[in-house]
Parts: sequence; structure tokens; C-alpha cells
Amino acid sequence: MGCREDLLKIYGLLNEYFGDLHWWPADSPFEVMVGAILTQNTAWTNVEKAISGLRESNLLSPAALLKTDEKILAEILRPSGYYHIKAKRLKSLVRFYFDEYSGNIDTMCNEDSTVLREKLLKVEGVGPETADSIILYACRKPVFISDSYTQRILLRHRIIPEDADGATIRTLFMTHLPHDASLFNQFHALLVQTGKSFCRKTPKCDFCPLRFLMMPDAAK
DNA sequence: CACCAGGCAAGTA
DNA sequence: TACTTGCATGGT
Repeated sequence: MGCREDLLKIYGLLNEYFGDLHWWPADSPFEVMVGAILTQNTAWTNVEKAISGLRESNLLSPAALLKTDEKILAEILRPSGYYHIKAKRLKSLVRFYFDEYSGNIDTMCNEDSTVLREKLLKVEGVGPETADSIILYACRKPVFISDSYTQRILLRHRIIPEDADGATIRTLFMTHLPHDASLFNQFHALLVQTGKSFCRKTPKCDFCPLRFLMMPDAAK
């Protein structure tokens, strides 16, 4: 199952079709961290509205967010949905950022990525995908981000078994591919784009770049 | 109208 | 451990 050639084949097909997707859309690493919380189970278009609100209120900095009241913050986050929880989670992440790294992006990113990941996972509201998004897209360190699209796409093509979870899939990619931040960056972006365009719950496979990809022997 | 989006934590058995 | 549920706005 899922050996190196399979994954690179998928990457090649998707990359040729979509081209460079230039993820993560943000003006700074800290903005990536904010976006990583706000985009949890939420369409990016809604996240953009909330980030614009933060920018207009001059709250797109660690220090400003640290001292902003959670209830005030929640109202600004409203368009991104789950706004009470996200205000709480964002405050938690910013507090952690100051407590652990003095609110300095270089200090945080100089931390060993495995250690950083373990610490991020202890922060209220930061799970595996959010942690990996921060490490890859804010720190530009080579970790693979596994998400529901990744799972669905690999499952449809029978590259992974039914019961493979996110951690398993993450390990699969990181075991078989070179630890290249640019590769993992573009690969995750491609999988999300493919999911949105072709691999929804009701698939539109007619023009999917993976439509001729068959791996019958990979099943089981 | 129903469905779903770049998840996560808390509750239940 | 393995499911289930709450969280919520906005686009298709």
C-alpha cells in the first residue's frame, strides 16, 4: 500500500493540474497561527471576513490579542462561526505563545518541531491538524498535515484501509516522502483543493486529475 | 430547502 | 477505548 511512487504519482498529477497554490494565504507567520484556529471546520471565505475584522481593529498582533477581552474578540470573530469557542482558543494560543516563546516567532520556530508539536497539542483548541498547520505554514518546517480530505481521497483510491486514522496517514506520508517543507506545503494544499473541487461527499470525478488513477492491488 | 466548510473537546457507554 | 454531540456563520 501507499508506497513512495503512489504518493508521488498523485502529487505529480495534482500539481500539473492545479499548479502552485501558494499556501498559506497570510501576511505573516502570526497571521497563519490565527488563521489556523479560525479555519477549524470552517470555509476559508468566512475566515477572511474575521481576519479582515481583526486587521481593521488593529488586533492582528500577539500583544493586541493578548490584552483584548474575550467577549470583545468573540464579536469580531463572529463571521468565522463558532465564535465563542474560537475567541477562547485564540486567547489560549496567544497566551501560550507569550508564556513559552515570549511572543517571538523565531524563538518558537527554532524549537525542535517534534517538541513544538507536543507543546502545541497541549494548548486548548489546538489539535493535530492545527498544530501541524502552524509548524508547516508558519515555521516552514517539514511536517505533513493530514486532514479529512486527505483521508477521503486516499480511501476513494484504495491507497489506505478503511480504518486508517489521521496519525497513520501522517506517518505514511512522512515515512515515504522526503522531509521537504515545500513538498508538504504544496501537497496538502493540492489535496484540499482536490477535495473541494472533485472529492466532496457526492463526488464529481468527470474531470478529476486523479480519475485514471487505479490501484486495485492496494486495497485490503 | 439541505448540505457542508482547511476540527476539537467534552460527554456517554 | 470508541462513538456521539455541541459549536455557528455563510455559501451553494
